[in-house]
Amino acid sequence: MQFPSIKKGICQSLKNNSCVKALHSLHYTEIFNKRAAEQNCLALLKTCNSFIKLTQVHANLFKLGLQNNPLVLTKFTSTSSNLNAISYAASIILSDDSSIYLYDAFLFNTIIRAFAQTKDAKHNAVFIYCVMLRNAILPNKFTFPFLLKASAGLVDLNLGKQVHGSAAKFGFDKDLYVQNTMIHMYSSCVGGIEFARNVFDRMTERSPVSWSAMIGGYARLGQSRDAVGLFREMQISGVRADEITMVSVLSACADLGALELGKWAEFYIEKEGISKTEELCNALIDMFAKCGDVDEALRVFCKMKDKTIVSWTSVIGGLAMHGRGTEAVALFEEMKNANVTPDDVSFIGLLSACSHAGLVEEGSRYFESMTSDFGIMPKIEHYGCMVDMFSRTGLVYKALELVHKMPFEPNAVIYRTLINACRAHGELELGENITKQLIGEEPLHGSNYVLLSNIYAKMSRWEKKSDTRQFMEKKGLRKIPGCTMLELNNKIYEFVAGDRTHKHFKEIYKMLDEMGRKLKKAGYVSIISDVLLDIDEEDKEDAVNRHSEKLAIAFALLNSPPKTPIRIVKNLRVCGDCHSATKFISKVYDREIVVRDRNRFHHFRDGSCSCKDFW
DNA sequence: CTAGGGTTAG
Repeated sequence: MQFPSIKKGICQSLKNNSCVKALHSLHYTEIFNKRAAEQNCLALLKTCNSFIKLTQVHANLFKLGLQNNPLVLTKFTSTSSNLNAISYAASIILSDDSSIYLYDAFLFNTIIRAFAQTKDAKHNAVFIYCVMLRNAILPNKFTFPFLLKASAGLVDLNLGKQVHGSAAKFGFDKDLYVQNTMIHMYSSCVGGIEFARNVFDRMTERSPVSWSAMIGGYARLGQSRDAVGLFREMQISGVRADEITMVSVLSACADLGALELGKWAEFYIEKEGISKTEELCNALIDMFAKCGDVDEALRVFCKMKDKTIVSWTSVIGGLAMHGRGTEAVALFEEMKNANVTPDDVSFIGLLSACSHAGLVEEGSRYFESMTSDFGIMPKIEHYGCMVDMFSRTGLVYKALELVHKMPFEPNAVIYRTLINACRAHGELELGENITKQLIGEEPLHGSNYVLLSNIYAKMSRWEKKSDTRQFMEKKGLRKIPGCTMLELNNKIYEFVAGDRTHKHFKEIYKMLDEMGRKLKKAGYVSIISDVLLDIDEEDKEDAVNRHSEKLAIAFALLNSPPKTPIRIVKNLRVCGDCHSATKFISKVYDREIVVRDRNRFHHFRDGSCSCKDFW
């Protein structure tokens, strides 16, 4: 018999990873033993790591009459992450109705999973599921997690509901895995968070994964307080959080800018011995940076053994937010030396660092090097950084030229960047025109009219300013209210501009008056041109005095020990007057004040700000 | 063959 020796030859070929050669041997084997051929085929497919090899193998499988073999097809799909290979396998199933009886749920699950994992072909997972049902192949409990994962990626609530219904019809909606994935799916769909919560609330048994899915859902949506609240409930329920839960919790802390909470989370991680995975460390870095303590972020970063591109990017982006551009650039160079290849996201951090620190030359060089050295095509975000970089230094026309040159239509962010530059550098007419364009793009966005109105104020065009205001009123458009958050003694306080209903209203306003007197003595003068209201000067002054950050700072001065730093988070950009006032407060009251605004951090100390008035 | 997570312009 020749068979054993040929089999040996196949094994050898497989070891050498030469699957096509092995296939030739297989061909001979088949003459002796059909069953052996089938088994060898499976082994063979395991070694196929490219689409070309897969198709070669498959072409030969046709010769052996094994092209419809479900085991072979399953292997074919699960071996490859290549979309072509998956589609190819799917098309074989679809092209031959007569052999559909050969296929089982296992094969369909594999194909559904494969499509669910792709970036752009998730809808095919749903399609294959439909084919499965049409051919009366019953789904099993493994089918739904795969299918739900695809639905989550498609962000389509109606589709999600249908899949949910289908799972219920087959009796799998009480399965823990299915329910957990369902929470994830609903919370990923637009408007689906309530449905996710509904699934979560109805569960009779919840695993840590269920809690993580729900907390992660809130965190992803920016419902950070809900995320933190649910985490507290999780602890009360006695369910032990793991590293994945903590990633979502940290991400919620980062979003809130709640440093105390974030520090506590880190303490909890240490106390519970939760394993500090790469993702968890990255989340810690991001949390510390976004909560205003970028040195802590650096500490976590330096202690990391395996720093990935995300770790580097997070810490570079963190330094950028704090205006520490030179350090960010140095770290970027260090990253390249460590043989970590920069990606498009890391360039966003780097360019934004250059922009915030006024490093125009370095920034321009890096922008060039992005394409020339790394073959990364700049996205609109990268152009956005460059536009901002030129705008800040007063090169408004250079910024404008870049906008005209870039291969994208300018979006609202780009317009706003230009408008701010125009305002800061006295290009008021240009600013007026661009603002009108922006309003054309976003006519329902109240803040855009505020921008326009502020430009008219600067131009002293009072009648136009008043027209704009009246237009806003007529259309019922509103400015987003300024809102500032302050964390004190494990409590989160919120302050809204001009709020007179606040619980601590009296003491705050008393303090504001006192602050006003002390600041004036120190030489502070209100800057009131940024105020929208068309009222007399004294009232205008009053209005800026009641900006939410001032309320928060007053409250913090009253309720925290002397000389301790004050950290606040604002939902909008800090206005010129508040920026100036905070500088004085830091000196007069001898406090370090860290302000996170919409765009970046300001560290006020001894009468000056880390942004060097460059924001 | 099954579930949850990290970085992204102003």
